[in-house]
Amino acid sequence: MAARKKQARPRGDERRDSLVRAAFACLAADGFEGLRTRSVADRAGVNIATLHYYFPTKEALIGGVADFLASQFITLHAPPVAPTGCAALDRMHQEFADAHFYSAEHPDLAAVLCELQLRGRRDPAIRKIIEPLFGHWQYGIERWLADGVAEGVFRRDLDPAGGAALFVSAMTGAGWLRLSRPQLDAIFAVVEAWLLAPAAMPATGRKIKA
Amino acid sequence: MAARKKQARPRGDERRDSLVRAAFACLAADGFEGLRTRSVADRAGVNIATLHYYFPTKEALIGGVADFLASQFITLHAPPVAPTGCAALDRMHQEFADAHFYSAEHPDLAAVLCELQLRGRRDPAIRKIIEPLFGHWQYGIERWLADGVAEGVFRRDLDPAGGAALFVSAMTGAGWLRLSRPQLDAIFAVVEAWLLAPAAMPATGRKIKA
DNA sequence: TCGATTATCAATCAACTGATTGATTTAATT
DNA sequence: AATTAAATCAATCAGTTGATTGATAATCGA
Repeated sequence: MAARKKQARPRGDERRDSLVRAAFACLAADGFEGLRTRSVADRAGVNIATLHYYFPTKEALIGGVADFLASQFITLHAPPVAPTGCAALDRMHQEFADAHFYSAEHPDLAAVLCELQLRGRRDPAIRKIIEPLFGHWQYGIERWLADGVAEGVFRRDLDPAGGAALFVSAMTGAGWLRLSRPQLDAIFAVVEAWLLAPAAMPATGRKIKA
Repeated sequence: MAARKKQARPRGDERRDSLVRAAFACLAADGFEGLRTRSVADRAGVNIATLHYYFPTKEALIGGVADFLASQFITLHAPPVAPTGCAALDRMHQEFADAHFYSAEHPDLAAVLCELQLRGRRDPAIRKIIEPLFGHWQYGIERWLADGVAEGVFRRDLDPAGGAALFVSAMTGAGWLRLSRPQLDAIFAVVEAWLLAPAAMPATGRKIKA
């Protein structure tokens, strides 16, 4: 209730946003194959002409959805896991928690990501938005793995780059295959056993500082 | 040249098949979003009405493509790898070779699989064809991993079910992300290091019988 | 209060799309 | 050669789809 005055008609930015969210919902529900500008306008409670007032073409609207998706993936994460004192382990558990979080709380996000990823194969504008998302994610994983190796928590012979490629591929595939929670957990258990240094099985909160 | 006589007009089955292949090609090129019965008919060099003579609906045609895809995945594999005497290792290398094979020689197959997988989320008929493909694949991986553990080639603490889920997810994600060959190789190196028993690094052809 | 800008909608367009119809051609059978 | 069945096509239909137009209503600055 701070600055914005209540208005009968939404301001331009709000309407624009509501159209993007409506398109997002339509995309999650029916995919690109079933995405119709009319459905989006209806869902937003607006005439088609109004949609085209904010987005000159369907393509522009889709671009807006891609931007929205990217912002959501940056914003939305599982609640931070309780720190154990070991950064690499914390990061690992945070990654697991995030995966569960998206799968359980925001399945739409994963669905739309799949749609946009597929679309990105033929649409450079979409690719330009979606690809960096993965690049950034994978690079973060790579640094995390390298840190874990440096800290002595992860196995010495682990290749951070290859490990990151494997991890990102596996998480992408899991989202794609829409694995159940038990299946996800089984994967995480294997990943954990794979990452951890065989000698130093960390039982409880072993403090390790870099 | 054994039985079939040359004919000016293709027999029913042949035309049907050529329509499915045309639809497959269209799907690989433009995805479901751009799949048009007219394009398929054109590509097959046939009138739309003829298409509908063989496939009453677009949906039926898509079903035909799904069946075709499944048959292709059963039929097409990389040339068998040279046996090392260890079945589990051979199987592993065959899996790696297959992944490279599909990526390099049959990218269309992977593309159409992605399209159909996505479609399967909303189309039960497609799901019924595509899902067993993954189920069968994953179960085969699971048995392979279990065998490798039993043979003492793979690490004792490996969970075959979780490992199979991870492997299938990773391969699916890799196909989805269309990783380059070096990236695939990096993943395979990590998987190999992850699978192999730490103690018994199998140098050459150690014969192990179950 | 008034003019200008912004926002919205009903109506409509032209092109597209899956599917059908009825006639015609080709192949197999008698 | 005559008959029948299978296969193909030109033309067309009814409904959809992205986008536009011109009129109208709401909002804001002066």
